[in-house]
Amino acid sequence: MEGNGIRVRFAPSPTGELHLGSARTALFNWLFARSRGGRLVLRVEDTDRERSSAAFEDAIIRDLRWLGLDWDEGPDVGGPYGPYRQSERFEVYREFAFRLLDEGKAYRCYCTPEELEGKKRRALAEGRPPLYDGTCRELPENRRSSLEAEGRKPALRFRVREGNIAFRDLLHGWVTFPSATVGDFIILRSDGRPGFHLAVVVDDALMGITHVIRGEDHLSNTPRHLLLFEALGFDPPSYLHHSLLLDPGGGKMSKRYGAVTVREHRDLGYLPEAILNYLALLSWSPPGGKEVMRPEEMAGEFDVTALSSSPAVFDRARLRWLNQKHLKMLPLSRLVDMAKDYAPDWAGHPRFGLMVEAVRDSITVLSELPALLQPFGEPAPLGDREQEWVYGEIGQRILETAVARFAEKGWDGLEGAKEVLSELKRTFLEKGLHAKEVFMPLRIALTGREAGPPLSYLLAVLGPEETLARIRRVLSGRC
RNA sequence: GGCGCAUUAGUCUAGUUGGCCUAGGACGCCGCCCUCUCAAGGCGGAGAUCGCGGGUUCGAAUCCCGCAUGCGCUACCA
Repeated sequence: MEGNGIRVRFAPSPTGELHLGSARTALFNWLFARSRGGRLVLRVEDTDRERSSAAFEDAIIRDLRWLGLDWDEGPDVGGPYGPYRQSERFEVYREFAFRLLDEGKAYRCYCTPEELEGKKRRALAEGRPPLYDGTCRELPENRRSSLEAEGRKPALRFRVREGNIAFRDLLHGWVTFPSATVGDFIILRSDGRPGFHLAVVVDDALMGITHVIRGEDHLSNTPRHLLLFEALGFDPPSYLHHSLLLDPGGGKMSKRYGAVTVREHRDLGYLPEAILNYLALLSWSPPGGKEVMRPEEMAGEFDVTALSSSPAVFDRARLRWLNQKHLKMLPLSRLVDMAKDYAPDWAGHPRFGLMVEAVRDSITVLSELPALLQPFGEPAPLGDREQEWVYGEIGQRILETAVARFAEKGWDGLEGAKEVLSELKRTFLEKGLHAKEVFMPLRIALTGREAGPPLSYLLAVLGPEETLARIRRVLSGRC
């Protein structure tokens, strides 16, 4: 990522763990920077002291890194435009806020939050827009000093000018907002902390951001930001507002439909590349039509202006499908390595690698591993159907023959197991039996279940001794 | 209430200069094949009056207008 002048940013608020929706915004910025040779800035928007925490900041950075995203500047890596934490930039915001005040572009507002709340409620009740009513817009000096004498601390409010605000969104085209619908907004709180809009604009300007790529929930905030750029005398960046990520219910993503954060998905055993792939595919269809892609591949073909502008509904089934695809692309050694974390009880097994290989095509999310490996453990008690397979005339014959053959031949490893099995199969196929009739009793004797990994793997993992023990236990009738 | 954005099958999406769209692909669903089981894989199927109503046009998913619905903003949250 070297400079061709393009600079984008991802600006999370550390008020919780990284949400999939935020991760999607981060991804679009990353893909844009990557595909266009620009630089990506990570900026932490922690002006809200009550809700922000350093722990969440760490968690967000950890999750972004886990996803495989990286950035050129940020609180953790530094850079020429720091600090990259808004809480460390209050002086900067204050300076600009007072400059606007001095220039008459902002004014002191003495209304208390309670008063404002009341005004808003009244306006709504009377069917008027709940905008700031301008009480303090042209406050006479004497009125001001008396409010000041009451001990009221003023906030600084931006004086929104008349006229329309129009801009060209990279996705939506021209968008126009009548400024009468905007309303004077706070740029500096009465306690000295900056308002969101001021902080964002000052930072985007000072950090040299050329393209702001963010969620559509900010589309209506953009006129405020443009007004601020104008008043401050900075050139505004280009804007692109991508669609929002919705719940299956059509609302904002919430716990109601399951996991919503990146960390939860990691715990469930989703691969970072699958998550990224899925999030990108939610609004983007690769020109080549190839859907399963690694992050670097996506960066190669990505075009942020080709994103769909309609909202995207989260579909877990499709994420699972992609996860399975990416899991299959993983080298076995890496899969086995990852599997250890999700199946710690099995990880110590000398043939753990073989076990994982046996079930690899069945895995959709890694957290299913313990269940998938279950057949390698203690056989399940036999149900009616299973008993029929095993205690039927054919079943008994097969198990007895198997015991004899297995005890005589033995095997070591997968190839050996395959050999001994195909020999057994041949014997019975020649007698007119179907393969299923010969293998099902065996499978059930070994696992107690009708479904599971291929028999060859079962034998290879269990080894001759344990295999024989299990079959004999069934033959002795005690299950 | 005001303003803004969005609207193709259950879901994601192709379609963007109107005709090759009797609307293409993917997930999911159903069926068949393969197979020692479950998966995986292969093949096939059902599923969309392109939100609704007008208009422009020889012709509209594609252009215009209205409506409806959803979402967002309208905070001393971000």
